[in-house]
Amino acid sequence: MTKEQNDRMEKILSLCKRRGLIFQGSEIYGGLAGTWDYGPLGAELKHNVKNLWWKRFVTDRDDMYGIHSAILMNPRVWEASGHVSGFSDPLVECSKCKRRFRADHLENLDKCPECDGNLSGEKQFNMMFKTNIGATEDGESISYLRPETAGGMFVNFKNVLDSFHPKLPFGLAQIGKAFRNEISPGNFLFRSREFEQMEVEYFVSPENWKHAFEEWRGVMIDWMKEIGLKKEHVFEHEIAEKDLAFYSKRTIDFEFKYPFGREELYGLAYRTDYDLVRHSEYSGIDLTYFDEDQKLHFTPHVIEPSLGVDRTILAILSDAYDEEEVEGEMRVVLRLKPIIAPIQVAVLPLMKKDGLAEKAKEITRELKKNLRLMYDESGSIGKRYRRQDEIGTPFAITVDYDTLKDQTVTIRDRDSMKQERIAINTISSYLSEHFQ
RNA sequence: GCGGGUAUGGUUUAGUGGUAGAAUGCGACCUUCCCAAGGUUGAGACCCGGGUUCGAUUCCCGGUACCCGCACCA
Repeated sequence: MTKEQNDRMEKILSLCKRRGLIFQGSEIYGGLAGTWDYGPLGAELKHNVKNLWWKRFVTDRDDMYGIHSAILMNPRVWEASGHVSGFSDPLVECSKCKRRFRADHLENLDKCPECDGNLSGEKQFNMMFKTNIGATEDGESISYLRPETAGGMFVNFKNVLDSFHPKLPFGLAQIGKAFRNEISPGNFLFRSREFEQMEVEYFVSPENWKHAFEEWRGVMIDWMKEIGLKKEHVFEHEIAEKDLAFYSKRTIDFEFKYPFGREELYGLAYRTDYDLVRHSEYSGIDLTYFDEDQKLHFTPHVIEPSLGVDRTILAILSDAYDEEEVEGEMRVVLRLKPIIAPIQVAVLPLMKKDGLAEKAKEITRELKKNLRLMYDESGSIGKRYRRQDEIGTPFAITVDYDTLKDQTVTIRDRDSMKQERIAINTISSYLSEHFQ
């Protein structure tokens, strides 16, 4: 990472802390690596992102079913999914140069491939967090914090089939926390031990997987555009056949140019019928679908668009963060799309006297019913504009002396800093028009 | 996990074996008719635990967190 990239990351981090978006987890106790807490504005931003996703991926469609499954699941779920055996890596360490290697990637387990030093015995690293169900710590009670949300959807496939009788193709979706015991978390929100996912498992007839794959690919591209990610920072990385996970026939990684480099943001995978077949085997329950037209039972195949919430937030912040020089001063602006901005509009009295504050509060009360709004009267008007710029508020309404005379206000655009004068009773329609 | 580095108000930092300044931000008051103006004033910090010492924010050891490299990321 270059110094410049590192600086940019640190600036975003310090802005997040300064303005109450995101804090280090457990900070007053010295922190806990790989955990982050969202402050008031960050929580708002995150909610907006999740709500928008839910709308676009679930409620706007007529083939999607949203669920919310438990984080703790029967450990057999993870045996079936392959996580208990496959989610751990056997590692060996060189006693001389201290490098680590995956044991299953080496041909000779006696000598270090780098320096010819001796290698330690294999150690298993399972990335799943273990926990105990019940008060006693015997082997029977072990469970895991889910390492991904997908399992909850496969496990409920039959429930949704039986209660809603959907026709193929249809999908299940959920947003929820997942946990991975990462060896080295880092790069702010990019790799953390506790994170949130937005996932879809879309079930199709085997012959239709290509069509569904392309459709979801388009949905994901539209999504990235809608939340304001720069097109030139998004890359589609087609995973080569030899690198595909054993269950997948095709996978695209959507990569993003973060300040620290180009890394994965989202994934889109064709998982064949692997999951349903495995869960059927392990549970002994029939997880096939009956096609009325063909009078035929078969196991649907799955297209899985998988999106990380926290990586989304990181991508949004890194594309939104901007600095520009205005009259010799540095202006920091978070160019968030209005649809996800924590605060949509600020209401500011030009002065804190002559009844301007009272008038501004009156407008605040009215608008706050339908908008994410912040009222601010402290310091100079210029300072308040800059404060709103830093938290990405797209519009600022200023109540001045003309307001008292003719019931108009000025409305300032965050990005252009231009102002228009409009009537108070047209504020709502003005905003909704400009939120698109 | 390994190696190296860093840790001082909210943020960015100066500095010291006798417990600390600054800038900026924040609060209050005054002033101000639109982009971090000015004045007065106030609150606010040495990451945690041991050790050495009369005395440790400073030196030593351990821990934690973050940063940089390596490795890892089904």
